Amino acid sequence: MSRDGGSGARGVDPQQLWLSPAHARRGRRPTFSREEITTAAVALADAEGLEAVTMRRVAAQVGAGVMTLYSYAPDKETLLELMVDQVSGELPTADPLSGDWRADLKAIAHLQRALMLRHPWLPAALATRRTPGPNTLAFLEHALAALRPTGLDGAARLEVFAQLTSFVAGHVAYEVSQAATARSPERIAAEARYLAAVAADGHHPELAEALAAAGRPPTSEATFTRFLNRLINGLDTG
Amino acid sequence: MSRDGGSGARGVDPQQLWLSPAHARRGRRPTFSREEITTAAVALADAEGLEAVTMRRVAAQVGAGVMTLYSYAPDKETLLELMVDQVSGELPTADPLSGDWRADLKAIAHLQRALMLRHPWLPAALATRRTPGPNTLAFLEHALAALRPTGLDGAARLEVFAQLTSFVAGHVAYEVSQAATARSPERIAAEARYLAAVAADGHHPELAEALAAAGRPPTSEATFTRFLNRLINGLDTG
DNA sequence: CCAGTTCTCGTACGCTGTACGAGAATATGG
DNA sequence: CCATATTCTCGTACAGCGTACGAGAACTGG
Repeated sequence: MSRDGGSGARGVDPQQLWLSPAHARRGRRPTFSREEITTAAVALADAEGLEAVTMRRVAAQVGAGVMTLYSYAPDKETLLELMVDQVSGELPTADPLSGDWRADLKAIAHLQRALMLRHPWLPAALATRRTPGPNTLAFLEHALAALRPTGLDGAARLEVFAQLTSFVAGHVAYEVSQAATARSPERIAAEARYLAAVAADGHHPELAEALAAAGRPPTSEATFTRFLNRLINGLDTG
Repeated sequence: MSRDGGSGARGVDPQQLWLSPAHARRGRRPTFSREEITTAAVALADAEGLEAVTMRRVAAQVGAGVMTLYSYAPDKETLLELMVDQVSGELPTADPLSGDWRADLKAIAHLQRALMLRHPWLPAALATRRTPGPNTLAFLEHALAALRPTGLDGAARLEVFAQLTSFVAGHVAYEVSQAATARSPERIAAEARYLAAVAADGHHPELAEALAAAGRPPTSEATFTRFLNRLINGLDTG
């Protein structure tokens, strides 16, 4: 039996991911590291999107054989978990709290948005539920502390934070997809033609008006702030 | 040259998807229909999740050869578009509007949530940007009309609706993943053990409190309503 | 030096989406 | 009624995916 509670010495138990970072003292020394592999995967996702993150390409990036990756993460799903937690480490967790929980919460949301814009694959990666890693938990801790003055109990604060994160992810995903669509002019032209045709059929007056009004200013920081303020101002401690 | 503006007679131009539903007058009569195929794909996704929707399984479901599907949708991405629009057809678009736009908007959000709970793959399918089909547009038209009393211009109303949809999708995705996790008790136990260990290290007092408070009441309709009310009450016409 | 342990990674398998092209079915012009 | 053009059907094939398996390389403690 090996040190980690799993059934064999091969690789890492996914259930114990965050509790077994060190390497064994006996046997061959590891050539790579979990962080090195994760960094390569993140670089790939940043540059070419999540779908470019394949085991083969990540392995090539770090100069390892494909199957070697499985010594550091038990499967690709787990590699994604590692990626999410690694970039979450970019979030500051020691920002002083002002005591004005609305202001603090807005600052937190802006940090999240900035992170997601830096790593546009993040909203998609967050969409499927994952066990939070240490960096994610550190930021969660910070957010829960910021929410303390609301007087909400722990579970409710957790809920509010989850909702806020989901809101930010949704917004950024929209922003990013808008920007991505804008990059292929033929597609967007075809879609505009189609929507114009629908609007012209007379059965969609509201849509027609919405399209006419659109000078298409891309969803920006200002829009985000506006929505965020609405959401947070709507929260109350009741 | 064929009737649709594409380069060959094979299949359907993805750019013209929603504008070319009828079948050709000449040549062999189609054995299947776009709707039949879409229905099979939706049934598969409802029963076994989005990842069960493979071209081979959909084809088997309708009794067609795999490649036959490509006569009805140019690629799998488009099939997903068709699925999204088909289930969007379940949304009522003729509900009378009360004139109280907040109440109407809440009703709309509840309809969306109910749809997404019926088709739990929908939030994930909506995550990547798609051209809205006729059913989606009909519901959009309804929502824009509901927002008219706000006095916001067309573009702003579009924005609000997109935000609301994203919010609902995020919430339902969370609800569904909670329920799914609860179905594999070993996983959830391991995660609880891990989180308890983190909470016990003394560096995460807020997390510890949040976990202690959690009698784990699953995210329910009541929670959704609470968040929705906060969001919508926070909106104003300024 | 040997035995035990751990890490590395070539090969292989089953799965995916889909390009290609042969053949079946139908509509039209003679 | 036949010839031809057109359209639809789908078997075969291919590249790429995640990853199970097991042989061999590298290291430690005795």
